[in-house]
Amino acid sequence: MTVAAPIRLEPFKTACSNCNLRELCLPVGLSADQVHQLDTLVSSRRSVLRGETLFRTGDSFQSLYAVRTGFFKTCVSAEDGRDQVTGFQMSGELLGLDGISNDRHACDAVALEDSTVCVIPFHDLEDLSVQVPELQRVLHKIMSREIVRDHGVMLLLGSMRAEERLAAFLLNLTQRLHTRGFSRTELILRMTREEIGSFLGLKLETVSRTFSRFQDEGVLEVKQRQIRILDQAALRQVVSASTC
Amino acid sequence: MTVAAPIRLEPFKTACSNCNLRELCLPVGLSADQVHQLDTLVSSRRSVLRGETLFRTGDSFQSLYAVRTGFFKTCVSAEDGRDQVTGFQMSGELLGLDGISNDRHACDAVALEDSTVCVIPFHDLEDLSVQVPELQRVLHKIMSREIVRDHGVMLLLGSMRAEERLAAFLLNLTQRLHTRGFSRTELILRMTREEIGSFLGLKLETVSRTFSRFQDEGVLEVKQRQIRILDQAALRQVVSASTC
DNA sequence: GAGGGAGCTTGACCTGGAGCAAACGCTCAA
DNA sequence: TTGAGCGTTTGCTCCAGGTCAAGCTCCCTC
Repeated sequence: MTVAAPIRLEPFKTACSNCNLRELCLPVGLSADQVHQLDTLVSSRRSVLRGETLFRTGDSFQSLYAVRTGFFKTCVSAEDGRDQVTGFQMSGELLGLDGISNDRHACDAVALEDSTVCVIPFHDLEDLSVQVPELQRVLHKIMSREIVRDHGVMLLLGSMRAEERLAAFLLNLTQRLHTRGFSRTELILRMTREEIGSFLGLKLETVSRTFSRFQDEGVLEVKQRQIRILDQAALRQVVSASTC
Repeated sequence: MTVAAPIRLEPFKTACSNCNLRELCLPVGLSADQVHQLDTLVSSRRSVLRGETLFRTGDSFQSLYAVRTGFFKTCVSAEDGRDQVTGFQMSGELLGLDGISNDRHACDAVALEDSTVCVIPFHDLEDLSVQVPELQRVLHKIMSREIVRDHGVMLLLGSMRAEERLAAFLLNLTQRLHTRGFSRTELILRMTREEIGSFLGLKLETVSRTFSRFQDEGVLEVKQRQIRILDQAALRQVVSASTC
């Protein structure tokens, strides 16, 4: 539909076999042999500069993308221009699963910092997963995990208050970053207050005020996008403290 | 985890091949031959009375279920007892995709009226889809469609006002019912105001008031759970009327 | 290192929807 | 036929979060 951003294809120095993300990414649980077969398929990388889109709603769907480095958001928009961030993706996570259903992407994927992704031609992947049933199972699990994640976001959007949403968001982010070897207590946000707000169903002012409140209460230290979690237990308690 | 409801297995009189839902359900787009292969796999039915659960969070995941007759809701719950309806399923729609990721169901599926489902043993389905790649593609599309649907719900929960949510909900329901041969303008709700509210991130009183407002405006005729849509165009306009 | 702009914070005010309570109306069982 | 109970409607009040506006901070560019 839209004109694609200029595509930079680069020789693929690092195959799945020796990628340090393989335990987080598509190859999770596959044998060395099976990952080698994946290598033949995942043969190109693409870099996406901060602010550029990897794909847009309506683009023809050809490939899944595995985030190699960097950080993305995905967002859907209604006809009337209303916009909703549906997720943030970091290294090892897959982008593009939305495109399978109609052979058109159903959301925009935008890089929030300079990023690189591995290009996974989807029809090749389907073909290979006929020969490697274990790969099929991994793909099913990844798609199912996305469905479960989405249900969690619905719970958040449908029944949590502003403080609870932000606390849940921070715990989720730090947990994922920790899995990738980063600190459990310090993080740098890659997204604006407005993007956080869109994801959480709040206005940017509410996000900002809630950060300030957490800081006043000694739960967080907030310096613009640098966040330090001072009291993780308190954050957890905020999340699980319903009205009862 | 929980004790399963008593299971009623029944001889399977109607196979996928001659099921009138086949164009809405898993067999969509498969050849007659391929559907016959499915028949061998989808060999039992289960009936679930109104109010009973088909599966619960934590139950071991073995099968997907295709709704044959009746109506279901799925809901997730947080540790603190907070509850969120994540969807309503009608004939031809699949239940249980959430269970694939961890081999445990991640939500509850509850019948809102006496219902029957076809049991689709998932590992058999994976095995068959190695031999019938077309089946694999259908499964992928169904899972992807669920992801896209969830993103739509996030948009609704994250950025719409009460009227917009209810209007979008009614349009979605009637559209799906129409596909199944029902009226585009009249429907009987199978769920309570509270369940609608949970799905839409509203309280039951707000749902009720919004119904009343639509009725006052001549958009709907509401008699308890019987709804007649008098002005579909108005409903559409409500949905796409953002603040701008 | 000066100037501009995007992003963030904070204050003051307003409102949509929540919360509470009372009453109504189906449905079902005795 | 009656009564109990669940689901629904409606009125009233209140507040969390939205809206608007002003000022601040940190880059980035020239």
